[in-house]
Amino acid sequence: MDVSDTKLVDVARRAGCSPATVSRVLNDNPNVDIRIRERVLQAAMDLAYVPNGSARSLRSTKSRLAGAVIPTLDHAIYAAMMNSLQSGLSEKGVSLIIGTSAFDIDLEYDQVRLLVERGVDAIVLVGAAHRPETIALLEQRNIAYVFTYTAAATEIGAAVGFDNDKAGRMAARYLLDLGHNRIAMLGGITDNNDRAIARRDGFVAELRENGITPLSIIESAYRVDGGRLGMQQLMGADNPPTAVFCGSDIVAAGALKYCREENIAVPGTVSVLGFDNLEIGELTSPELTTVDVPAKEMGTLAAQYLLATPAQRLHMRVRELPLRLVLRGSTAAASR
Amino acid sequence: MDVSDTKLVDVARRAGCSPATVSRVLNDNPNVDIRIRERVLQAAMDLAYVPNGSARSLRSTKSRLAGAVIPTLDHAIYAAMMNSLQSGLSEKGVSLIIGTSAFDIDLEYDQVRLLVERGVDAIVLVGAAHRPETIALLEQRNIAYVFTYTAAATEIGAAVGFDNDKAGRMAARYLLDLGHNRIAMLGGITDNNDRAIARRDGFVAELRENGITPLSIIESAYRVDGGRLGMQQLMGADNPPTAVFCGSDIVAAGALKYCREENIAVPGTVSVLGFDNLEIGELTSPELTTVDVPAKEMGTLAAQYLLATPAQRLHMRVRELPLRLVLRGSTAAASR
DNA sequence: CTGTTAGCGCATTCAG
DNA sequence: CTGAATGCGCTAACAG
Repeated sequence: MDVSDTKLVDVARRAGCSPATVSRVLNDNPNVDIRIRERVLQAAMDLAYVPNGSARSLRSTKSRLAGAVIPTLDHAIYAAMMNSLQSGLSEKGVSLIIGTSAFDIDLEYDQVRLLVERGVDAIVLVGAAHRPETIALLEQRNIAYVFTYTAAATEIGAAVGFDNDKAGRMAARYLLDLGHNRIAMLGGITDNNDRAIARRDGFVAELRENGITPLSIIESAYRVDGGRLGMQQLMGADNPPTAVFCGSDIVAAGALKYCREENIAVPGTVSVLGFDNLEIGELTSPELTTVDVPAKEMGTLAAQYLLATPAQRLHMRVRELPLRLVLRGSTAAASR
Repeated sequence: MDVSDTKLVDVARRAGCSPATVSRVLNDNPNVDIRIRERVLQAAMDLAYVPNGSARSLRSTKSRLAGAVIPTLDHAIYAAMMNSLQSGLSEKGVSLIIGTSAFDIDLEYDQVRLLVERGVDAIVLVGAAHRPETIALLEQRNIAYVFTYTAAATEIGAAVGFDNDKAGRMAARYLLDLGHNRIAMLGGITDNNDRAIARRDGFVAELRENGITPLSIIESAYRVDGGRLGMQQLMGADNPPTAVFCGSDIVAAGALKYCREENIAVPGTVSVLGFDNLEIGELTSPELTTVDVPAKEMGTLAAQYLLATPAQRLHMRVRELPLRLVLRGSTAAASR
């Protein structure tokens, strides 16, 4: 390595004490004479000492490293969650390793394994559907883990999020209350996505329980064009809907775009309801009525959970966050 | 730790060979008999062996860990870059630790130090302006680093990005070519942001060299409301501009929103030019003319650089990516 | 091609 | 309150 590589012994030498004492100071052990402590800190400063994290975590059993595996960073909702998770962890000196799975639980397993290899103390996962091997690995190794974006946890793990079934029902209820009965859904890809599945199922169940059969359930990628094309399909049908629940604001924005292009009045002819409450919801015209997803809060709470002691964690196992409808201009009562 | 904690020796025992041989197999050393190799792999499989990364990086000199410090993950442009960076690294088994600096080079230094402590082999930074201590730390420790979002590198470091001065000039040139002469800028916060500064300066310089003095240069946060308020200020002035260059598509979207609210015709009364080429540019009406920032590509190329050998890196020091104007409906020739 | 030996840098016993 | 000794799990020499 480098010549200018200072190590703990060097600090000890300069401070005139033993390595053990330096270690104590660096780990905030209170049983050190205040005067020696000062000397050590000064010496570390002078030498620009940077501890070796690998050696630390090899010797102790904690790495001060946490991991997160999310579908992608290229979606505002996950990026926002990671942003607050990272901030929360960083305040306590914990670093975050982020891996992406592209909505594939096999890739997720690989990423989790990699994180375990890196020695992370704790892991954040998205959703409640994972390979059994993934969970087994974590439990075997005693690595704390939290699911986010869901309120369903395992026996041992924790969850910070919301009930996706309820979310779907909430959307349905809102559209029903507006008097709609020709309702469709333009959801996300449900393959390997337990959250999207639960929302769709909750949405459909609520409709059915109220005597309404959804006209059509289309799946589309979480992109503007997915929404555009999906809406085209929906509105081109013999019996077009008067209300559409979209699986994401991105998709809803695409749907709105299609309507604008085709001069279909929103919400006059068709109401469009989004999901996520992204910033773009305020940019469309009309502005988007949507369901707020507490992405930032999930990240913050996940950080709190991971930073908590095992004892404290017992009281933080499942944290169900409230869902909130954000009323804006893209939805209205059914005509007549 | 855990009872089910398999280590390298255990694999060796089961495979009937020495630890050294197992190590060789695990590190793809070709000098191992193929039959033994198979046995080792099988044994590792059977025992569900997961190597201890800390021990590995303590003993060797590589951690297979890379770091990135960006201003925030809560902005699509950085999230997109991190997404492709992470994918690129992950393909080669390198994990990415992400830290955020909130556009503060002191916090950036802290994050970099933390990354150094974690033993990262390489680091990605944003922009070319950093604390000297930051660069010194990296060079002293022989940690490879790349600047992104800029084409300016240090003597030792590398850069993947574009010339921000040119970007500003390109925007100015475009508006000048459209015949505008009452031009304003609604830029991002330049404090501690060398990219924003360079773009502004390039923009202003190009105007000046063509005999035009910008009417006004306003700074606003990278949020929709910043753009809205900034545009209000601009259009409420005695001598409002006929063309506005916004520092980000988010800001431009806010500007457009203000114009819609106030029934100011875009591009009829005022042309609005964005920067970033975010997906939202296609959602506004009119759609946004903007400058494309190759975020994804910067991440991919940064990954390639970090994964390269020191020898290869010498040929990859500065990579200036071309800038591209995306012509859409929010700009038009000056009337008359 | 394979095994033996040694020690990476640190935190933790255990004495004092 | 402090120091000396020990090894965390692994890989890099070096021999064979």
